[in-house]
Amino acid sequence: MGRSSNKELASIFRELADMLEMKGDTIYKIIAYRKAADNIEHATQDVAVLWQQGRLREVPGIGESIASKIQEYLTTGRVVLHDQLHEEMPPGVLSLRAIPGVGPKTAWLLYQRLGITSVAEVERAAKEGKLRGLPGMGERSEEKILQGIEMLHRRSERIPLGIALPVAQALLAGLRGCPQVLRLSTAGSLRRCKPTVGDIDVLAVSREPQAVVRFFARLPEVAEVVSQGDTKSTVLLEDGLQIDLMVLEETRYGSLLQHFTGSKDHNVHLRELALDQGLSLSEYGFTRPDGGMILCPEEEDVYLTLELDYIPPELREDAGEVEAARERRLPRLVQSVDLKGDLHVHSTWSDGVSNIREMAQAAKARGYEYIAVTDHTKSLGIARGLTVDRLRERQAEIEEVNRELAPFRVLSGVEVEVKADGTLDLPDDVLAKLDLVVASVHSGLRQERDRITGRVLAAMRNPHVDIIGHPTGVILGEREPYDLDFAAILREAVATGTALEINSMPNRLDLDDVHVRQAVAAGAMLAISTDSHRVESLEAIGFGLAMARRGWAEPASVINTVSFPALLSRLKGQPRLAS
DNA sequence: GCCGTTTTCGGCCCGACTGTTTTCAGTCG
Repeated sequence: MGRSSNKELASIFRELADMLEMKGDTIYKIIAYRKAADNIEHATQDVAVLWQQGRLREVPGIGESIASKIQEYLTTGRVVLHDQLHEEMPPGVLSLRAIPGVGPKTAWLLYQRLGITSVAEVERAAKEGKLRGLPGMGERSEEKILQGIEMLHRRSERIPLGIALPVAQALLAGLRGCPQVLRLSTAGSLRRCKPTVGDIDVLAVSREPQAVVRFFARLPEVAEVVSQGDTKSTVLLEDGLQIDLMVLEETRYGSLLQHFTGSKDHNVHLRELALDQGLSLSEYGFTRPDGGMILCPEEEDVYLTLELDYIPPELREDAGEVEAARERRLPRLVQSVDLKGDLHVHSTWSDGVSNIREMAQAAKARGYEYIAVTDHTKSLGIARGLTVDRLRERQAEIEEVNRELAPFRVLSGVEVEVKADGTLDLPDDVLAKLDLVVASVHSGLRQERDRITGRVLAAMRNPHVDIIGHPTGVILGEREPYDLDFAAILREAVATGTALEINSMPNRLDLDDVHVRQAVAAGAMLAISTDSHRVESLEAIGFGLAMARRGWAEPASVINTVSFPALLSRLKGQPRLAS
């Protein structure tokens, strides 16, 4: 059975929480439903299985009432309370909360007083001046709601990390021009290296926070100031991207950075731990019961005070990292210095812009020991894929570069097409002569689940295929992943010793953090590669590295963390030294 | 609604900003 019931149950409890909140029920009941939803979604096991085993209550946040609702759902397919609330509340009412500045109270007010059930109706009513008469609302509120609707329409979708990072760096560069700024950092999901970010968080340290906030609002990139206080400001750039700035004094830098990096759930967990110790944690530091403060100049101080190992930002999702930090069993995450080479780059022999020598020199300059040139194969005609003959010609150039740059090594490889019929684009005897084979799907992307999964499984069973390239096929914001049975892919990867690629291109990030964590848990091997078509793209390895770290990967799970001889022994179909 | 080597009842994460208020509620991160 799949994990679908976990997802469905999580969404039912979330909706339940939203509807109860709208009706003004106890906030703690609402929080309880949301917490349960989170834990159900992140549970490593199917709740249906847990229920059969009578172990539902072992899931944190699931008590008597929620357990019985889960049972209700699993036996009848419905949750009566959820259905009842749905009848009282047209679905459109919940959608009003999408407007920035409109929460449950306002949404419910709009529905109760004016019968409004859609964003369009809110806009009409606001323009007709019908909102200002409502309790607690004046002209300003009406204007604010109209602005919120405008933001909603303009709000760009989440943007890839690789796009947001340069924007953030430009903003930091601008802020460095403010004389009152002492320290600067990015924070939020950008610092946690989520594959996509919704906004950009920036924090600064200064003895005069107000001066920094004012300077920030006047940066040339800023198109609109949404809010501006003594220590915080929110602005929009031309393209609608939202930037949040927060400023505090030096002695609180650690707690500020920790607070603003999040995630929200991670922070809530830390504050609960603090309370257990009789402390209250905020961005200002720890407050003792007597009102005295424990300041945290550095982020490490926050974790130290809570008797936790330092938790790297990439792990802060309240997905088990706090428990692991307390029990001193955090993973030793793979780092940049661990990577000894890039196992997926193209050259001018197919659709690359840089030639083999340039790629190799750039890789060597980065401190790598090797690089695998993996040009496309013939059936990907659009990328000038290699025929067997041209592959042979390319070999001469690779050997020349190897003589030149020794002991640096260029591995002779291909990114072989997994064709729509499931066969590979080059015969086995040709693949056998190559140092490294990446197999990728570029066609038949819309095939049904069993068929496309079968193609990848077949590729992994080929004794010469070392790595599956960009395994899910996702292109962020453009293309959905293939309909893959990823659990089956993981089993086969472990069984055949085939590595799964973490493709570092910012628009791919495939595997992503979630898949990496599953792969690590399953014991599959990973390869962090860039898929570079030009030397500049070798830098993108940092994004793939970030996905690996977010997925709790240690160096031992990543094949390109070892030196060349050890790498050979990790690849398939290589002659092994006699023991 | 959940939870407990300080509790089976009484807690439950913290603070800034805004607008409509004359002390606070709603929203957000």
